[in-house]
Amino acid sequence: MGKQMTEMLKGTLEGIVLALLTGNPAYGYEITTLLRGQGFTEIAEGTVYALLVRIEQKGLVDVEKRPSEKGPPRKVYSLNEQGKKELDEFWNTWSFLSERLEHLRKEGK
Amino acid sequence: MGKQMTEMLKGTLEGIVLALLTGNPAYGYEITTLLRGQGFTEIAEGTVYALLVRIEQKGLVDVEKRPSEKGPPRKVYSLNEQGKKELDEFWNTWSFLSERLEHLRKEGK
DNA sequence: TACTAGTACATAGTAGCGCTAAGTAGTGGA
DNA sequence: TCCACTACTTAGCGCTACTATGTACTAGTA
Repeated sequence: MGKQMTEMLKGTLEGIVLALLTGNPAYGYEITTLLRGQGFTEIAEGTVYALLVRIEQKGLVDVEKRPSEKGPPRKVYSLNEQGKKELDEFWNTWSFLSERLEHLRKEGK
Repeated sequence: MGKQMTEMLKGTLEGIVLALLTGNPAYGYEITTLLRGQGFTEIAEGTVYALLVRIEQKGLVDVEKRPSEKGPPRKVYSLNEQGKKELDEFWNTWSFLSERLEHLRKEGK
């Protein structure tokens, strides 16, 4: 992964995952696949699992264990109320930053 | 500073400063003031100086010392060729991330 | 003179996050 | 038996923003 991208993902990857989970419960391996499909081709698997541990500990998601046809049981994550609030705040923070940057880009300065 | 914003600034703050410097040499204290004027009201002074040290060591800026009417001499930073290249890459990385996120936001997922 | 506020830069230590690397565990096919 | 794929876990590292504190110079003021 490019170094710039790695740094830029800090803080945004969590929001991206929360957004992916909106109305769409998913498990770790699946989320990694989704991300790669969205163009984040070099996302490290370990990164996703560590992030999931974090958002679970922060109480942003509910977790349910389900058997898999092939492989170990899946841990299915779904966004709860607190997670939705966090996602709202994320979009606010993102919007602010995004607007500032678009402004800077247009200024050419 | 909100924790979300702190994390999200990682990787973007450097780009913001490089963008501010485009065609517009400036010194640390001035950059801090500029950032605060742009809405980044809680940017820590130390953060900016540390960042400037970093981009100087990476060779992205040229530095010139100029006396100040009030206070210690200023270190004026101006973007050089390598800095412009880095800024271009920054905008590419930013564009990719920004598009992915806007897409996610519209999907409502 | 002594004190304060503003200007201007520097830096040691801390927290948080994504990455690397390595591991465990289960299924099915060559 | 070996490999590939699925699925999750975790210790250690590098990078960046923050906290806190310090230095240094000027000007105003009590």
